[in-house]
Amino acid sequence: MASYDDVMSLSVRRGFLWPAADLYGGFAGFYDYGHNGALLRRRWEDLWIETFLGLDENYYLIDSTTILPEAPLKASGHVDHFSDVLVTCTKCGESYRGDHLLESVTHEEHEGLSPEDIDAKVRELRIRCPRCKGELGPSRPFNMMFPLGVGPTGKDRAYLRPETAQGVYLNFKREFEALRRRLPLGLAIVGRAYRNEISPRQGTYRMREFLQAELQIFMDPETFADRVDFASVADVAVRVCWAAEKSKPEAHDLPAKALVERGLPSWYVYHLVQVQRFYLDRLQLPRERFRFAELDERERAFYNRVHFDIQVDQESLGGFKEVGGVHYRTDHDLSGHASMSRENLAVTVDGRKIVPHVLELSFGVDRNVWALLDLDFVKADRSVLRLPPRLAPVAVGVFPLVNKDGLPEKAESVHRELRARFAAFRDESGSIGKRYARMDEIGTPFCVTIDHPTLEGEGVTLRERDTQKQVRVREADVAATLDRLLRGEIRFDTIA
RNA sequence: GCGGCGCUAGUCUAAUGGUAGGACAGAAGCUUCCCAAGCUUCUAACGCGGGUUCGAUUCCCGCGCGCCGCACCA
Repeated sequence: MASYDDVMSLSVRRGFLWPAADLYGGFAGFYDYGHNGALLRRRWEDLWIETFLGLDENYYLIDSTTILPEAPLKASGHVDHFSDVLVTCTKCGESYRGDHLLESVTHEEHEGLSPEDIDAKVRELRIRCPRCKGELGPSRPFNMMFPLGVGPTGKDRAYLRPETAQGVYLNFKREFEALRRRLPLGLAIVGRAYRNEISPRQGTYRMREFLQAELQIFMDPETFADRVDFASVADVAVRVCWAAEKSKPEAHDLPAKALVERGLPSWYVYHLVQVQRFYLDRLQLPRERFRFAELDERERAFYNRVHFDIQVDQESLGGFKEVGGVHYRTDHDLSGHASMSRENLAVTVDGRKIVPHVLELSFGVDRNVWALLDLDFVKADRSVLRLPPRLAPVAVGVFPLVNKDGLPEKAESVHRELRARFAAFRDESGSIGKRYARMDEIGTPFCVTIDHPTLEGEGVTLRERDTQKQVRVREADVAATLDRLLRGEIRFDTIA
């Protein structure tokens, strides 16, 4: 666990991440990744792809444009629902959402009104500023999406995509054909999305440009349960927190089958278990730092029938924070695009014609990277980033014990060989302890040290980050041993 | 977006209306047979712009950025 300042200081000092354009004072809501951060993020993405595309043989990675024309975003509801009309008080400057302002007076729903409608209503109902009773100014639209004018006239309205999911829905029909009309079909995108957040804050937690990793599973809700092996996970304890207790740092361990008994689809719970395994087994988070948080009807989007956030408890962000979500979106997305585009997106499976339903596994990549920097950072007598070995930017450090007697030359040749297979880093400056410390802080799991016995053919020293223990390994075996350690096939304490 | 507080080397900080000192980190050298050791030398900062002033890092204003609260987060 690490404080916010610890995470930022480490990130900046060691090349993980920092504010974009900070040469010019920074750019709120935008972050750049340095050499270690770029590697850490890529390794997280690789692990995510391997894990979630591995859930079924018919799951694939695709890619789509980050700029979308207006029509699909109208169909998805983003143009109408992702925007608000803001009304600002001319006296105290406070801003209000127009629809909320009207609702507080009329106690009716007022979604989708234009600024002109809102202004007319404000005049008609003689609404004044709720805070200072001042006069309200003219309303103006505010959309969370970044608008773009495409082409020389800019008349073709377009937006930076607010989520990667729409790119998948737009390509569903093509992929369904190319992949020979089989369900379930999983299509994933790892890519950038953009939201004009009013108040970006807390490091990479709320950004205006961010990375999403999303898997959209298109399936037949009638038969999907038969496709997943729920029996194999029925007794797995799942960490959940109900909507009513979400503000508290609580979580219950409930067997998967108990969640099904409470009314959740078995295929939905099956995927909760897979997501939890990703965090607990592969990312090695402490169990108590992880939970699924239920969203009640008021909190979740109207088309999400079931919605649990994936949350990780982080000291730097002050508690459990969302890093992803598991959403059952029904056929909302494909039906919306079908009616707007007038394309038939229904498919025939098992002799029935259906519009596929979507189970979405959605992850914020930057939030996940931040969570790792927070949870894996240990600051005691030394600073160690206890990343899972697979995620470490540098897999192995290679050092001469001292800079004389031919040891540097030997280290250079060992490094050259290891570098062909691993992310290997060579260091000759400072004392041996200082070099170990530098590696510890960026999470390098193993170090190889060349000493005098090495020159006599008596092997090298292999040192582990977390225990600081070291063993002697024959020079010819180093690469193979490292490979097995990094794959998790053997544990360090078994090779003594 | 509103309000409050803040902004000094890469990081953490000290001091000051007369242009800044330290620690750690970094570089070079010496030393060093396993965990940030030691010695020498060096690099490196007042967020940006304007105002007041003989002189501003310091006081004032604007902007940027950050943190906290509010609002926002289909």
